[in-house]
Amino acid sequence: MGRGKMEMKRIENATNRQVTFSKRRNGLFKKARELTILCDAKVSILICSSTAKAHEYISPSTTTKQLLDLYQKTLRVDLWSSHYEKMLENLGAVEQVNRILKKQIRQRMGESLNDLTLEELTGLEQDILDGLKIIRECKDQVLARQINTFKRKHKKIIDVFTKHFSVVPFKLQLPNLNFKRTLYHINDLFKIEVPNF
Amino acid sequence: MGRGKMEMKRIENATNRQVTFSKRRNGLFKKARELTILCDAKVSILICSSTAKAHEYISPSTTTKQLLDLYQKTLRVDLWSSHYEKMLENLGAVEQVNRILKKQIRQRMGESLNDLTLEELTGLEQDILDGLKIIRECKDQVLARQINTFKRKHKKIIDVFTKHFSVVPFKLQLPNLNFKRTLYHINDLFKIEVPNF
DNA sequence: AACTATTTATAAGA
DNA sequence: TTCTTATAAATAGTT
Repeated sequence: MGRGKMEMKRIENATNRQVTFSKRRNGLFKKARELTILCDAKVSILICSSTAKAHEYISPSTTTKQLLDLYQKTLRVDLWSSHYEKMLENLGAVEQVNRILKKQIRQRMGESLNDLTLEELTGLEQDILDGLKIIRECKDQVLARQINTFKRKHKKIIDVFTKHFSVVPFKLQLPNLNFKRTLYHINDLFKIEVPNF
Repeated sequence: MGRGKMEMKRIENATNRQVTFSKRRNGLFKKARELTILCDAKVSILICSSTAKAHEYISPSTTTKQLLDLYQKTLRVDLWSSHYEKMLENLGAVEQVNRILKKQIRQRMGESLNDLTLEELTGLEQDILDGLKIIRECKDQVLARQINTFKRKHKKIIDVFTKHFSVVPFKLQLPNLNFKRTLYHINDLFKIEVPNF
């Protein structure tokens, strides 16, 4: 290609190597461009120079990704596999947990009990009773807190109710309804004077 | 490059195009090989011909994947992103379901109840009671089946027990222990003759 | 970055 | 497809 036959081995002089790299890289890209036009082909070239710099040629109207996808499809190579593998593994694990959790819930809701032994059923029952106990305690606490809040907030009303009806009006208030509206109806129905709060 | 100046446009004759493609592909690969050796570079070439066939050159001691990784790193491109996206989406959805399921179970076990309202607690209690009812029915059925099986299988033993102790020996059998062994011990302890079944 | 002597690539023909 | 060959193109070494 030039003055004297080219010896096909690494160019040791770094400057020469760099110059030759530039020239030949351009030549390669030019050839690629020509191949693209003349033969209606898609070409992707990735070059990593000895100084670890990346250079790329890619045919117009294509992306490296498109070519890679085609490449994989045709050559039945899976470049992504190692990337996938970890994710797939992860996904599999999460899905497994998911199945187990779903089964647990189904069993606690009284489904999928057919394959359980008597011992397992007894254990399940006990687990549920344990949970139920805690939930009931929690519920009682919440209820007690609500009642106390109510008592503090509506001391006057309670006093009136106690006086007029000899009844403490918890039931009227607790289901979150409009207490004043309730009072209004009572006032209207029974013609009993209830003070305006 | 040949007889007459090369016109730089698509070769319309399919045969000529194919021939030229072959020659030039080999030429390109040769140039790549030379660049690899002379300049100590890594080269990857992917070609997709007009007939959608894939061809590849890759420098020795490298894989396409390695070069792609370097390429991405250097050019800050993420070829995998679109592949990831779907999986990540999927994973995200499954993990979301997972969290919900875990929360449900935790709540049924009496944990994470702090952010529930009184109504939600009541609902949860009712759900649990519904499930519990079904589980208990199931358990009773299993128990009944086991008892019936036992009665059928050990009619003779039951008769003996009933006669000697005026007791039906369900308790002895139900916890899945070795019934004959139990009989042996009773025989030994009480010096009561139990027929050998 | 240009130049140019040579080598190399390759289009067309066989 | 392969070989041949005339010619275009690429490029190593030089300036």
